[in-house]
Amino acid sequence: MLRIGEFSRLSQVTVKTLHHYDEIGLLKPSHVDPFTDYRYYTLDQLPRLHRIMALKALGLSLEEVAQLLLEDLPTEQIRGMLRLKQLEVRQRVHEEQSRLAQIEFRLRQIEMAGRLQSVDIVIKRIEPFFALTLRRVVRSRQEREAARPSIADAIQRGSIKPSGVANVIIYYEEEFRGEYDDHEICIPVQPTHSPTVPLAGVGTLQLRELPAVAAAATYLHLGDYDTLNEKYVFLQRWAVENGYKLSGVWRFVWHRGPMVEVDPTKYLTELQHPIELA
Amino acid sequence: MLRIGEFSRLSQVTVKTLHHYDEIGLLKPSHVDPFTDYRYYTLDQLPRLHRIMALKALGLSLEEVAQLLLEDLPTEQIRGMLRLKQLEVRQRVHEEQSRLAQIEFRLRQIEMAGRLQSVDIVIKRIEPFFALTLRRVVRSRQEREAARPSIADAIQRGSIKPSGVANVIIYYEEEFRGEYDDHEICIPVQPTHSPTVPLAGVGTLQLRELPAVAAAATYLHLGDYDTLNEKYVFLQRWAVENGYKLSGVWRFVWHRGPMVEVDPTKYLTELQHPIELA
DNA sequence: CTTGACTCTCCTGTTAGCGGAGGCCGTATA
DNA sequence: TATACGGCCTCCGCTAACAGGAGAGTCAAG
Repeated sequence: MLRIGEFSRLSQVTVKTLHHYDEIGLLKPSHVDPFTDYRYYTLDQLPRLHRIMALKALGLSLEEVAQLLLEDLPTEQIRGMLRLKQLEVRQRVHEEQSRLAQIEFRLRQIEMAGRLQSVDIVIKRIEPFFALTLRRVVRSRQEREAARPSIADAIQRGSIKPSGVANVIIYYEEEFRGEYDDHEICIPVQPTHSPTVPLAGVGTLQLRELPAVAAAATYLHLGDYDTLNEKYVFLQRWAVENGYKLSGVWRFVWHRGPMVEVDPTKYLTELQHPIELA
Repeated sequence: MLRIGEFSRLSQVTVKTLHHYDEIGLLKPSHVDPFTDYRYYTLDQLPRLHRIMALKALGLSLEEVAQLLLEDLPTEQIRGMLRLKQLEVRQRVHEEQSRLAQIEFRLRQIEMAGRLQSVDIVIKRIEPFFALTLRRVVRSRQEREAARPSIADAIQRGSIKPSGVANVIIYYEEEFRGEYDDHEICIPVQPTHSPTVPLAGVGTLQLRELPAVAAAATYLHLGDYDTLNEKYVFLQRWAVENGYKLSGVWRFVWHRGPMVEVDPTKYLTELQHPIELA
């Protein structure tokens, strides 16, 4: 019979931890003095504790360890748990590696630019949503902007009821090409909205559900769009150095755009570039 | 002015999280209604939140993020924090990879053996300790065992006061070689113990401090030593497949050995093999 | 005026223990 | 035999970053 302190020294496990394992029933002392409440362990409990440590080192939670220690657990189930854990740990390895790449990218940025150069790129999932959309190809900025008054008009007349979410433009191109672009205007609405709305002069908005994007690199842009190109170049470098591939279909979200704000320096835009592992 | 729900939708950050950031002062709403306690945010707060998300994705804690967001933080300090975090994340990558290797090793074991083949290998640090030791080379088991009665005698006479910790034998060889071995018997004692104790017929124990081992692969062995060899072979495979190198100096810890137990099937021994990254 | 969606605060729970307070236990020494 | 010094006990609070839920107040539409 060993007192908890000796057992702790033998096993290199702290007394606090042994208390904890007792409490959760993972390793109960083989005897507890009913008068003093002293815990007494035996050497025969050392193998179990050793196994607990070994399984814990695999990244299993104490609960999972307890499961695995049940006598009658079929092999199949053990294998299943380990497989699951394998996936989990693989995932974590990947996450941490990605973090590392991002940190190192930031560090290189600092070395080069001398400060925390502020394009904050966030990777996130984009949920699907319903919108009235119109896709077309235009040849000039003027042509592109032509839709705006018609939309404002339709909203005012009540034939479009925007759902409070920011408007989006999706660009279907592989790179910035200046004046020629194939894009889709999207005005988020309720799925119950009327399925089509004609716009004076530019075409007809159609109700459709925009697909989710599993992972997109997103960043915010303040002000007008003259400096956007350099941010895009930055994003490209970021993608390469962090092991991602950019897709050519990207989204332009007007949090505060020309429809509601006159001062272009106050535009607030979010750029969303779908990414995949390279 | 946006209510928390809209701000949450825009930013893809849950209301709970925004509450939390308010509470810890990381991102306070630009206005709080004094009567209703409703939080109101503005679009101008979106870039800050975006930066918080970006930094969080690097693995920084919210406290560290808050530090980095202070306006007047010098570049040098930013770089320092990122470097520190880089080391931390590198460490975690390595840990998770090592876990993965161990899980995969276990899975292969199961495939081969059909059950959770039970050699539980635990990597741990071994602390230094003081002991009376005697190193020698013997040519037979008999010769090795000859020391035991002398030691038992010396303990009985009181010239050795063991410190309650298990006795250790250190083997200085590169592999098991059967009968010829160079080993050191170690009886842990207080550092204040008398510095030498002569043993009838076999030599003189000397007080010395046994060095720590930064990392050792350890496992327990129950019973006599006939089946030890196969465990050692197992360990070797384990080491190779998990990316470690075994050193030739290993320790044999008698938790319950021939000095205190007559029944050999009840011997409980811990094997400690120092390891390094291969 | 009612309904339903939204928001508030407060409380608890999550993991695997650590640290400490206050008090009992055991034994070696003066 | 008294006492001192560890060792051990239980109970409580703390960690990080929120999630979930209760119960109550708020807002806008019908």
